[in-house]
Amino acid sequence: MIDLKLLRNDPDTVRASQVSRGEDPAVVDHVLAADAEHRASLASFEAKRAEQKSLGKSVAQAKGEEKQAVLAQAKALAGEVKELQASADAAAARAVELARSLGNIPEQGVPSGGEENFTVLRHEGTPRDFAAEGVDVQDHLAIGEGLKAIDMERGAKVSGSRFYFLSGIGARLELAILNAAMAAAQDAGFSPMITPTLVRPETMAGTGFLGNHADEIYYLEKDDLYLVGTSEVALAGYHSDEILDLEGGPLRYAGWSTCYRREAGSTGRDTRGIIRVHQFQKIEMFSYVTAADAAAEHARFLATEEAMLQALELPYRVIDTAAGDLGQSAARKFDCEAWLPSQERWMEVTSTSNCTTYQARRLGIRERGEHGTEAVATVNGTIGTTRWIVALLENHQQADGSVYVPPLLRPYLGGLEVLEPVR
RNA sequence: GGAGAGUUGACCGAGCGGCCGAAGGUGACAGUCUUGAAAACUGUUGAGGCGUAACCCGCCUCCGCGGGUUCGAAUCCCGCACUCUCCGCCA
Repeated sequence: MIDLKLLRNDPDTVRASQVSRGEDPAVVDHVLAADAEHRASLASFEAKRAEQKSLGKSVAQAKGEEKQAVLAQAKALAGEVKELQASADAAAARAVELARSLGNIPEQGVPSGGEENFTVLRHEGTPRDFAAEGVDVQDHLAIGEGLKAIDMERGAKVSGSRFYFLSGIGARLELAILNAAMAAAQDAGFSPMITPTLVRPETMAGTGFLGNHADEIYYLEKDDLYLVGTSEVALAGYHSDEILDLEGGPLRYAGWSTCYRREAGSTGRDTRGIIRVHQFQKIEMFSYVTAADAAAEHARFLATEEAMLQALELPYRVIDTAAGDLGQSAARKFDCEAWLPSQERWMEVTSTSNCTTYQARRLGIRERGEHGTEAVATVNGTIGTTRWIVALLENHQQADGSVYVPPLLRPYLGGLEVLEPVR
């Protein structure tokens, strides 16, 4: 949630934010009106309530007839107070609901517009010239099937479309990626966490995923639990309603979890292979950081992700996501996109968001500051996921269907330097 | 699945329907003492909100969460969540 004080003092900034996100700036005025209404009704409730309390105290002292009179008066007051409270509560609920619909305010420099309006910050590495090498490019599924690493057919048989089995070297490769990512995160100061993948409604709502993303989320009605689409959910909930001590620097966690996504709006998109699936694994970095240091922490996340992609010898570009594609909580988002030779396009492999205080305010995560408690900032980012198998197989494929293993992963694959096809 | 006990501030822990935002203790912080430290002593020390843009100050809310009873609820009643113990079941 956005800071209501900021909204009152500087509504123009919030209006501009709405415009850059491609959303309605008039919502700002609706929020302001609802907020004013709330405060007015709150004031009249509080005044009446104070009156009731002081009268209530005199009941105990009063005697005889006088007591009867006071009691009657108090009874009448109680009814009024109850009504005023109800309308104040209702006004508060309206104001909060409206305020919550406002997305975070994009950082300076974020391009405005929608999904296609991103800025490319830089390219790292060079895509191979497969033609020159005499390699007939195969897509990750063809390579994966050659290695007997990926089995989509049986995945569909057992669980339906967008499910798969990773078998043999495929399973080992995923574990290698995740373990290497976990180790890299740990080296960067992140504390390893294996998180719950089912969370309660409060947790899911608190992280802001029940807004725009609601359709993306699996829900278990019988148990009133949600399946997480990323361990960010659990890691953000981890310190909810707490006052943190960030004197010693940010609290950094690396969460390992399976992630579940319904992919409701993406029928027909990335249908082949494991690029877009209902279930995958991911190592997610997550930091709780003093608001003033959030941008620096965000840069650190990006650097850590890039170091990982470089160690895996993957050519990639970094994009600065446009305001309309940030999602509710982020103020800035950098994606790293690896080259996908079979489709000659870029494919998202990491995404790091600076949510500033937006997520933490909603979750009640604070620290002690100069003027009492202040909301902390949260930053999240990918450091390894199942999808990386796609990038690795395609970029490191050889003419004979084997796949080169970058040195970083070898210790996690028993020293293997090349993945050989299975005949 | 059955039976029972519990949830109070950073932590432990007391709490009669009104004088309870809450005793006492621990911790933390500040001061006195000390060459310095420890000990001792003294004081301070919850969160959210409104009035105000900020201070002072005033007021309101918060004793797991949500309802109810009552003039008045941490205290009584109901529902829910969570924790613990015992029994059963499964491994």
